Amino acid sequence: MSTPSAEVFEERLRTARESRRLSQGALAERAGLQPSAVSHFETGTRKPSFENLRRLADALRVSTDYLLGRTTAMTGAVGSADQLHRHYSGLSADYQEVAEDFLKVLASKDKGKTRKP
Amino acid sequence: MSTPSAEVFEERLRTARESRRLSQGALAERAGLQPSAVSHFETGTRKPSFENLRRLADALRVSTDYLLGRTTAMTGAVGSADQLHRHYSGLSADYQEVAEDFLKVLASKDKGKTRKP
DNA sequence: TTAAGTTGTGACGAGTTCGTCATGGGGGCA
DNA sequence: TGCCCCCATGACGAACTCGTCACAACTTAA
Repeated sequence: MSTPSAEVFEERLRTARESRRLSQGALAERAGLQPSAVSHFETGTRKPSFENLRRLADALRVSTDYLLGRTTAMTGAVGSADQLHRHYSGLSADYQEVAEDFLKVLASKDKGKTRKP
Repeated sequence: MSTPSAEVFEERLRTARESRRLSQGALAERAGLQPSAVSHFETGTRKPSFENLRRLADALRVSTDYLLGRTTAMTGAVGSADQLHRHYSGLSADYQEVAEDFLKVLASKDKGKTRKP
């Protein structure tokens, strides 16, 4: 569907690990896993379980949403439109969709005037 | 460390689902799962796999970090909320106000819906 | 050269989740 | 009353991950 990020995880795990200059073995030790497990994850032959996903994110200090490919930011934390988001997150699922559609329309209408991505 | 999120997930999944006024069956349909699977997750007899965790967070539009108990904030600037924010931040100031007002109205309308209309 | 470290890959038994289905109890509504 | 939805729970085989171990290929250092 909207989330094709099946292989994104493998790449993000490796990227996060390398950016922290950790070997697979070192990460495995921090996360309490087997070195081979980390290799399996990065090569895509296995996918981590509920528990180990949290351990990996913990050891690497990244968000699980980043590892899962649900966000582009390692840390998250938007900051700006917080109020908007607070209202949005309290809505029922149906109304959330309404809100999304509304903002899409608003964005497309606005595009003719100002150009600022 | 040790034992935070053994039961945290179950509660947060249920909380997130109920706050969006979705039945287990409705959530299951959105996430492409079996209704019984959702029940198993909320009662703790099963834990979701890598793939299904992402589906649940996707359908509920919460961060996986929240579901996993890694953060106290349900809002993580994630998934469709991320999209929402992207649309929002691209708007002109006038339209941003319109968007906020619309969300407020939506929120207040939604509040009266604790029961069936 | 030898030695150590890193990474990839495969295999094993054990445990878990998968989807599917059936069952039972409870609540709301015509 | 009957009907439908909600939720919990269990069973089934299939598929998967688990931890552990072994081994090959490669790089780097002594």
